[in-house]
Formats: sequence, structure tokens, C-alpha cells
Amino acid sequence: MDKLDLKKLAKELNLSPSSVSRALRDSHEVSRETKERVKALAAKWGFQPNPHASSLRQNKSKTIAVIIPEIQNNFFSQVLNGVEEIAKEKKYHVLIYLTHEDAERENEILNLLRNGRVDGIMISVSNTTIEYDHLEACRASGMPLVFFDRILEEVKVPRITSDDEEASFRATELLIKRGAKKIAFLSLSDSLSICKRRYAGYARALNKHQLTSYQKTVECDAVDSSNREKIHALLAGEERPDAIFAAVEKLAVNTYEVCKELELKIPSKLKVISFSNLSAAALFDPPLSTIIQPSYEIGKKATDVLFKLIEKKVLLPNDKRVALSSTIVERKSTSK
Amino acid sequence: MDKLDLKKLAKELNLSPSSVSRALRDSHEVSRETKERVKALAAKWGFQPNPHASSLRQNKSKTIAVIIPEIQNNFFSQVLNGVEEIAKEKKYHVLIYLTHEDAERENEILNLLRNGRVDGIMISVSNTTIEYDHLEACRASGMPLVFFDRILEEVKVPRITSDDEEASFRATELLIKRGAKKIAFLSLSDSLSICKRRYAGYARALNKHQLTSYQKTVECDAVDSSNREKIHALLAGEERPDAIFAAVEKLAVNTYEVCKELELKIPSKLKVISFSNLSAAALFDPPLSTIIQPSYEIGKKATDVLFKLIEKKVLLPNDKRVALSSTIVERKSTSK
DNA sequence: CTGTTAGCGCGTTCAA
DNA sequence: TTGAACGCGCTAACAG
Repeated sequence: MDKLDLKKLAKELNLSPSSVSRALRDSHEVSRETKERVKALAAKWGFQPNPHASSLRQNKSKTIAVIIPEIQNNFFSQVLNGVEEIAKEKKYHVLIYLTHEDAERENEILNLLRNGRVDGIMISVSNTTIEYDHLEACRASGMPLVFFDRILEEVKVPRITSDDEEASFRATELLIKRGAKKIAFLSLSDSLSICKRRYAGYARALNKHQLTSYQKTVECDAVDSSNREKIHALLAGEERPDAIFAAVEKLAVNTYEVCKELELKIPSKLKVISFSNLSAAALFDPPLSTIIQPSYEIGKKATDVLFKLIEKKVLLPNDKRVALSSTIVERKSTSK
Repeated sequence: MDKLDLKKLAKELNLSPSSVSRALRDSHEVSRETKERVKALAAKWGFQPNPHASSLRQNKSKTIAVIIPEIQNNFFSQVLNGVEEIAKEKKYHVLIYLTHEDAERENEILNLLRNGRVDGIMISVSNTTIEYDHLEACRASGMPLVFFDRILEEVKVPRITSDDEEASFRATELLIKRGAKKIAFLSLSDSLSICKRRYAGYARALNKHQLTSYQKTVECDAVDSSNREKIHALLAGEERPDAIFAAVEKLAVNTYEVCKELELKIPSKLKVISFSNLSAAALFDPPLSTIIQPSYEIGKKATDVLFKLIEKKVLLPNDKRVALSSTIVERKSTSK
């Protein structure tokens, strides 16, 4: 069983390679009969055209890249589900790259993708990304590029996010309604778009309710142990908050861990709400109130827009800047 | 800024394309000086060889495929972390495919991968996979192939798993030691390798402790709602078990949900233990005892072995059949 | 509708 | 150590 190629099929069928090629790709300029003969033999032999030859010739790879900070995160894995769904429909392949929240690695990955390996790129930037030359260069080169969730304002490409500011505002108001007066904000990075927007919503709610006398942010990072220390310091120190707004899921988990350690009761001593797509949040002790992002839809929409770019379709105004609605699910961690 | 290629570099440097090609790939048959000149310009211009041309010529893609049932699963996303780690070292790219537990889709994906798109494949089979022609054909074609976690006995390729039988035995003994007498087993599919092995460990423990008079299996699937119904029927019916062994994480979550609904107290009325790689299991109400698989290590080892296959290195006996140890973490859900 | 020709960009001959 | 020539497998352009 040697290597198959178009020529061998062509010889067997007494056709030229180009006809076989056309038939396999459903060209209109080939007879139905020929198409059927070709497809029958191709199926019988299990033949598929060599994708590299095809990519080289057509100058497209039928592949997209998804770059995310980490995979062990429900939000991103749900996004990937949406991406895969659309890619499958388009018969595209999906390459995945992890930055591990490292801007340098992110830069390297973008470099790897500069020479035609993929037809388009979707990225959620790392929390250490401040310089944006690599992304701007990518955009400028004409590579279809889309941001999702974590964006860079400076780089003018479509951005598919959720309504972070508004959802955060509502979540903070919920804490206030339940009696919180000193609400601390746990952030992943001051420079990260989602954290900025989430902070803005939090701050707006404090302003509205004249609770700005206590306005404290703890900037965390990707390392659980140091996050726990910072949260520990916050909760064991003077001027302890009576509520916590966690900008990302892992910080809520860290908060719960510290509360266990300190035997600080949630929600009586501390209310907690967090962005989270963890379905098991309802099983926590106590059940965690969450702001749930429409992750699957973000993945689908971002991929959709990416394909519009790839296919050089015109983008509608609401393709360029999409903010899908999050859902707040109140549970016991925020009750009075 | 038009397309770069070897020729343009060559012209600029007054070299032939072949010398440039050689220099970039660190061939020994090119002078150090030339190498440096070439690399300097390549770096300056941000040049990278077209991967499709290169793949076509060399007949290798520098890409591997990972096929998993679902991504929204801590085990698989941790595995991917390990895969990415090794692939990065090898300067390989990673394509990801989801079967959504559908054997037909699995078959299609394997077909997509038959003609050189990837140099190797890692797969954890779907829970509906019974026929194995597609995998056997893949193996027979010479494609490097490795199973991880969920395997098919019949297909003779390396398999990297965890010590399911032994870990399940120990977990079941733990339930027994804590007083359980009627232990039910929640399975994802009777035909799935991991479930068979986990069941075997469970059954062996029951045998050893002469508790076989109650030996009940509930076969679940990928749909949460129907799983909850089945578990509900089990827990609300006659001959309720006093403990549950969940073969996979999601079934433990479903069990907790049903217990909440039925107001059935864990662990006093029902003890629960489960395979799970969810770090937040410690925050559950009550904290869930878990059997933690070495997912990251499985990902690394499987990728490692896959690269040995790709590089045609000899496999050591303990590359062909690896069973890494799981860890049991006892928490409140199994206490007396 | 089908065949012929040429070339995508690279890496490997083989010759110098 | 370098260059010239060829071909990987496919498909676009052109011709019939």
C-alpha cells in the first residue's frame, strides 16, 4: 500500500490529474458522471489530497490558530467549544497555543504564525501583555485577526467580549443591596482590559451608592500561592472588607480557600461574588454567586467574524465590537 | 511589504536559495559566516520559510493532533497542558479535535488526518467507540498513534493511562473502611476502557470484603439531565446505596445536585468518592473525596512516546504500556 | 467538459 | 563550501 496521489487515481481512471482534482473539489466544470467515478475510487482507496501541496498551491491552509493564556480555565475551554463548532462547519482545522500569561511567549507564537501556517488568528491576550507591536504587526501584515474577551484597545481589529462593565456594575450593586459597605476588588492585572472594565463597573456602583470611602484593589497574578497570601493579608488585616468582587474565577477559589483557613464565614462575615463559568459553583460551601459569561457564544461569534475576515466579507458594524451579555446567578455567598 | 521567500533573501545576500535554506536550518555544510549573515537578515526581515512548501518537500508537517471527547473537563485540559509543553520543546504545533463522545465524528476526524496533515496522533476514544477499524487502519498505515487514558485493547499502540484498577480498589476500600456497605458504581459506558478498569477495582474490593450482595451499576452518558434522572431514581428508590463511587467527575457533580434536591445528607446518608481533577472539589459542600489522575504527566508522557514513534526511536518496554499512579485525597464526603 | 503546461516555495540532489 | 537543477503534489491558466 504505497502513497496515493492524484496521478495514480488519474491513471486508473484514464483521466488527467487536473480532472481528478476538479472532480474531488466539486468543480462545476466537470461532468456528473466523471465526478462520481472519481469520488467512488477516491472513497474506495481512501484517498485525500495532500494538504500541504494544496495549501502551497492555493496559498491557504484551512487552519486557524487560537491563542489563549491558559487552558485550565472553564471560560477558555468553553470558548474553544464554540470555536471548534464553527471551524468544523467550515471544514477548518484548529491549532491551539498557550501563552501561560507570558507576553514573551505570546510574541514568539505570533512570530511562528507569520508565514502562512494559518489563515487567521484569534487571541485573548496574556495578563502581562503591554507592548502590542507583535499584534499590530500581525494586523498590519493583513493577517485576519480577532480579539476575544481580553483585548488591546490600541490594536484596531474586531473584538468579541462580554458586557464586563455593565455586568460588574450590576454585580456590585447586588453586593450593596445585600448590605455590603466595604467591597474589595480582586484583579488579575491592572493593565488587562477585562480587569479595567470590570473595575470600572465596580467603581461606578460604589460611586452611585456613595461607598467610595472603602475602595480597595488587590492585584493578583497567575500563581495561586502568592494570591492566597495577598488575599490572606487583606482578610486578616485591619479594615477588612465585608465583601469581595473577584474579577476572575480562580481568585474566588483562592478567596474560599483563605476563608476556610481563617474560619471566616461566608456570607455572614464576607460576601463573595465572582466572574466564573464553573458549573460546580452551585455546589460550593456556600454556593458561589457568579457572573457567567456567554463563553460558548463568544467562541462562536469570534470565529464567525474571523471567517468573515478570511473570506474578505464586509464586516457589519456589530461585527467589529461585540459585547455579549453575561448572566448573574445569585447564590448563598451573597445573601444577607 | 510583499511576501518574502528564500529567493529574495538570497538575492539580497548574493547567495543561492539553497545556501540560504541550508543556513537557516543550521546545516553543517555551510560556513559560520554565511550562516550568521543569513540569520541576521532573516531576523531583520522577520522571515520564516513557508511551512507548506517545507512540509511538502520534507514530507512532514511538524504538527501533531490531539483527539479528545470533550474539552470542558479538567482532566483533558490538564492533559493538553502537558502535550503543549512537550510539543513546544520539539517546536511542533498542536491541532485539537473534539469528538463530543461521538464515534462517528471520531471516525471522520481520523479520516481527515490520513494524508499527511499531521506527523502523529494522540487520542482518548469516545465513550461510544466500539468498532475500531478506523484506529486499526490508522495504525496499519504507519501513522504514529498513541492512546491516552481511554484506550482500545484491540489496537496495539502505546497506551498511557493511570492505574485505574488499583486506584479504584483503594478508593472502594476507603468507602468500606468508612462504613459503607452498599456501594453503587456510576459508569460512563460499559464499553469504555477506563470504566471497565475502574469497575474491576470496585468489584475486587467488594469481593475482598464480602459485600457483593449489593453491587449496582448505573450507566450514564454525556447528558447531564438524563444522568440526574438516573441518579435520582437510584437514590430515591428502594434499596438505596449508602455510598457512591463515581467513575468520572461529572457524575459526582450530578450526584451532589441530586442530593441537594432530595436533601440527602453527604456523608451521613450517602458517602461519595469520585475520579476528579477539579481543584475546587475541596470547596464543595461537603468537600469531595477524589481520586486525582496525574493528568499533566499523562499528557507529557503520551506526547513523549508519540515523538519516539515519530522519530522512529526504539520504544522501551515501559513506553508501550504506561500506568501512572493516581492519588486519593480523602475529604469530608467519605467520612463516617 | 477535459487535457496540457507551468509553477506555488522549499530542500535535496549532484556537480563544481 | 556553494550553486544549479529538479521535483515534492497539487491546482490555475490556457487550450482544445
